[in-house]
Amino acid sequence: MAAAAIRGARERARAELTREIKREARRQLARDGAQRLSLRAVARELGMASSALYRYFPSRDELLTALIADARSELAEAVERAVAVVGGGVPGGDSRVRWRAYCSALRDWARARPHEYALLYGSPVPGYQAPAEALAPAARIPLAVLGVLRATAPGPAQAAGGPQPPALSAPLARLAAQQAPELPQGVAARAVSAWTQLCGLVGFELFGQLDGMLESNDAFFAQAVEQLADFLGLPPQA
Amino acid sequence: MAAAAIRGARERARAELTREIKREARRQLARDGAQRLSLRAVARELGMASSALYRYFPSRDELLTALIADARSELAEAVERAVAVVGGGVPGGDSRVRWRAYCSALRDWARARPHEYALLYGSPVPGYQAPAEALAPAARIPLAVLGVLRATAPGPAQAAGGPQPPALSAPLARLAAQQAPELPQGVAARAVSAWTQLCGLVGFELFGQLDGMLESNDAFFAQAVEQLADFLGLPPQA
DNA sequence: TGTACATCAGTGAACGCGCGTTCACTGATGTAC
DNA sequence: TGTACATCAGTGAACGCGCGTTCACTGATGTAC
Repeated sequence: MAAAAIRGARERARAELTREIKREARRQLARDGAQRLSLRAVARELGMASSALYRYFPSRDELLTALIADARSELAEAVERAVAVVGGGVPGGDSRVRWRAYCSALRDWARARPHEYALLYGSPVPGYQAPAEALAPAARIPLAVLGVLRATAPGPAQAAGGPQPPALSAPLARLAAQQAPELPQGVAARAVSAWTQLCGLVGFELFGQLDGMLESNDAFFAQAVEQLADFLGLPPQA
Repeated sequence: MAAAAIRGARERARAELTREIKREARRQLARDGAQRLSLRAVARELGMASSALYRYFPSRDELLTALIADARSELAEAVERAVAVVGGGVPGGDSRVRWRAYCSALRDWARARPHEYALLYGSPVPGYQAPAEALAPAARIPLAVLGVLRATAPGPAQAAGGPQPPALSAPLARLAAQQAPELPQGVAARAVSAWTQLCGLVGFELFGQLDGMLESNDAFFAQAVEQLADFLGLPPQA
């Protein structure tokens, strides 16, 4: 019992320092970007020898991987929360409002943490190879769009005979069916498409590609959001 | 005369080596990405002392800037050519076909040179600050979309009362008016929007964000291209 | 409760790397008279 | 055409930087009897 408690103490200390390291690493990531993230700088800031970090992370890349995973689930939670709060979970409720909430949440998260957004959705960090991880955590963010569409009748855009919607991969289709079994296949595929384009807008705004082109990024974003809503077949706002 | 010819020889030699340096730098850029581009490696490959490069470029960043400018105008030429060739310059001709040509040209260029595309439209290179350059060269690429729209009657998408199109900045509006005076304001703004989303799609495909999500990136891309054509109000293919 | 041992956290020095940039220099190329 | 000088290209050594990672070590924390 006492032994267990003490062992617990050691483990708790370890867990705490692990968190501290990640916290500091994330601060530096937010400030300087992923390529500048260095174990030595983190150790310096924490007042310990750089070699000590190797007790916690086997390499710089593993630390980076942990940060990516954290950022990813943080963003996933942000968009899921935004959709849930606005829609009130009412199926068939105002799906366009939910879509706006999703888009704003993603954009706000990105603008508050440009370097972390770049890590998730920007060009890959050179020399860093993401581990062949599960699809599921990464897919959580686009899949949250399904929460937007929940119980939405296909609108005019779907009715219009466009080109074939792209087929989802089998694993992603399985995830989608699990999350929203009532939605037809094509809708989920369109969701991926809309989501991709949304990220394109956010990335361009964030990385300064639009600087000097437009009077107002807000108006630009708002218009694109409505356009994508149309594409998704969401009814005009009630 | 002789003196002028000789001085010309020296200058020609200088111009040639400048080109050689850029060529080699670009090879390394294509192979390893911008962050890995190093003056020393370029010099090594060219068989000269690294200090010699400083006769040609005052710093690594200046070299990178030159490469960016080259890549930019190369891409601009690619899309302009694609639009011109397909449309045959016939105003009111099949603008949807021209739009497809634009999209394919951009995508193909990007897939052939992912690192250079990342340099133009990916997350910014850390520590590298693009010089406050003119808007014009960067805007050439989205402005080429105006060549797609040339003399296209506003289609249903424009007619539908969407949200306000974003206002172009004054300098960009001036460029647009110069390039295609007959187009209404809102159309040019939509062109920027469609172009941004197109780049979002290309970037996501390129940087592996879609890996494992879809059965076919080609089908995905094709569908999105048609959707954006609808958004631009292009008539269905004749 | 006390002692002998094993585990673990953290240290500090060191290795080896590659980089951008500077500097004094050598020789060749061009210029002026 | 020939000579004295100026300009320029290119060299090689060096400076100083920061990095990831390894390694032998010390001392504290936990464990088994």
